[in-house]
Amino acid sequence: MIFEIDFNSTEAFYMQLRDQIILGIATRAFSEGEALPSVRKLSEDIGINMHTVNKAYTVLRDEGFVKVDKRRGVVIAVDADRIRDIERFRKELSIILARAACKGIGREEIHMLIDEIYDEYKGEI
Amino acid sequence: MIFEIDFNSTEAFYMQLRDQIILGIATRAFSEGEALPSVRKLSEDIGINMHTVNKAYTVLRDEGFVKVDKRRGVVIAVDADRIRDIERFRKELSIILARAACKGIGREEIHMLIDEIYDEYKGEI
DNA sequence: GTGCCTGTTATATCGAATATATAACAGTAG
DNA sequence: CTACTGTTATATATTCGATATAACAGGCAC
Repeated sequence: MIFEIDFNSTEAFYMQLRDQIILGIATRAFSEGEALPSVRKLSEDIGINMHTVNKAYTVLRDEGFVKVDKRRGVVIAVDADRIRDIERFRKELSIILARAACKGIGREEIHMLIDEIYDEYKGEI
Repeated sequence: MIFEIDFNSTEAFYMQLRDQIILGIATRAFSEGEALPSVRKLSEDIGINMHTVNKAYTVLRDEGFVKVDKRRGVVIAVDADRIRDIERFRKELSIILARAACKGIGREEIHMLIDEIYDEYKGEI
């Protein structure tokens, strides 16, 4: 998987990286147990500092997407906490749905977009 | 409508305020053409600086939710730019849907959440 | 006009967040 | 021992967020 940092974005580098890795897990570019590149290797590849990569990894660990294996480094390990996950999802959804509703994006349209996007991610079938 | 700032949140004050106002428009607590409190009044009411409120208003204007009426101040005025709005919505949705998919939140569950939330917002019927 | 309300602009200051850099450390593997 | 993990400690520079004081232009009521 190739990571790309937009150096002109207002979004923090470590946040961009975090989102891309989560996207990678969702699209199965990464699978459970797979090791991510080391902080030093990845930082050289994408041209940012080692500590910035480390911060992305730390956030991913705190959010339950990876864990640190002392032998292999950072590996994909999704830890689902149903109640907390849904609560967080609901909160994020509320805000962007409010934006959509204000802008006149209809419910049906949203459902279609969900299917369109979700089909690219893992899930039942 | 009552605004509440969480002073312990990592989220910037002006972002919290922005989101609450958008939520207010979506739930019809505010309607098209209605004036928002003045920057000075609102800053006193919620206990933050005038410039912080002004920044929230400026962002809302840039994002097409309000406009400035030289006589009445800041008024609700949603400016929909279909193509741009959907593009932005899709991008935001992609990220949080990826998170949800990783955490094992199913498609059906998401559709249900959408309906649940969207019903509180404006839309057809 | 005067006075009072709008948003806006200009400075300045302070702390926190972001990103970088160099260096060192503990643990694991070959 | 050597080479690789992540981690920690400092230090520095820049940007962002929030505050503060002050002033300005425009609209409106009197």
